[in-house]
Amino acid sequence: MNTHDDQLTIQEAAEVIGLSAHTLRYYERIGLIHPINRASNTHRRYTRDDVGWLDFLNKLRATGMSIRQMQAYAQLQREGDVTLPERVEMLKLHRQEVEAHMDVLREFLKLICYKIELYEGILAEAEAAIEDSTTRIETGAEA
Amino acid sequence: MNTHDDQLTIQEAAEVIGLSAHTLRYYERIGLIHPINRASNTHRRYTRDDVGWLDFLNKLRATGMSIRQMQAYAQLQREGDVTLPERVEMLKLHRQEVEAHMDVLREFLKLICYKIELYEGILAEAEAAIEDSTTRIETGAEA
DNA sequence: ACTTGACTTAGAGTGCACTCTAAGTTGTAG
DNA sequence: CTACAACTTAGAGTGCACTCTAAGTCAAGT
Repeated sequence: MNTHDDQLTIQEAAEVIGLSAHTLRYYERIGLIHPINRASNTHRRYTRDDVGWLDFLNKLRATGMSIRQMQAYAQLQREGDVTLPERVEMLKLHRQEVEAHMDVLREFLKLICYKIELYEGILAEAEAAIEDSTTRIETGAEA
Repeated sequence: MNTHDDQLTIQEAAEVIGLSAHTLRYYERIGLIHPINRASNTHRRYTRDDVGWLDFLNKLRATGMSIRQMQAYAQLQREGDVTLPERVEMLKLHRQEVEAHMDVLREFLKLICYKIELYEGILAEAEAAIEDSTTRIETGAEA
């Protein structure tokens, strides 16, 4: 389709990254990524680096970082290497939050599993009771 | 405050469960819980069972179940024991989703950890370089 | 020449899950 | 008697993160 010199159209980038083209434009509008370079026809062309950055943003989002936080992170990134310590701090904080979230999920999941087992126990018992009565009927052992 | 015969006010229930009083009323309005019994002054009084159910709902929410799904679950619950198999099915499906979500979190967390280590490595190196040059200055070993 | 389809924009609309407001009632403490 | 705090309601408002719309441009294919 293209003379693919390693640049992707918005549709292609969207597919690779797993975000919609709409969302890609939205992320650009709100400053999560620098203005994407354009082909001669004004269409966006995403470089390997652009895709890498968007992919990382997507992972931050998927682990629950808010758009606001990501904007702050993107801003720091734009300010260059001097902000590396701050960015590391942000990532560490985020890591902590994700880990805390996972701890909660684990705990609640255990309760849900407990409920499932409880209910399955009740169902199995009921099943057994029916089996039993059916057998009695089949063998004419009623009453 | 109350002649606590084991019934909680909305405020107390909210605190115990970890949801706001607003949210408790909201959950009642949208049918996530039956209409709560009232004291003579029309104020809600939450029983131990009410609190248990709301607590369970909260855990479902916290693990990512949508309000819609919880409404479906609450409806089944109201229909009684015949719906137990369906409810178990729902819980099992939800368990699967939570586990899948946790897998994604684990994977993305690994990448974030990798970034942190990478950046910390860079920072440590830079630090070392400064140390080094400072030492050279201190010892008059410049140039 | 015309159609098709992928893109462009600014800005409006959507869905979710709350969260709050305003006006009113009730029960207790001073 | 009065003040206050805690509750009540219906319904409006909020914040988040998209998601879509409408109108337009452009390049390629028939």
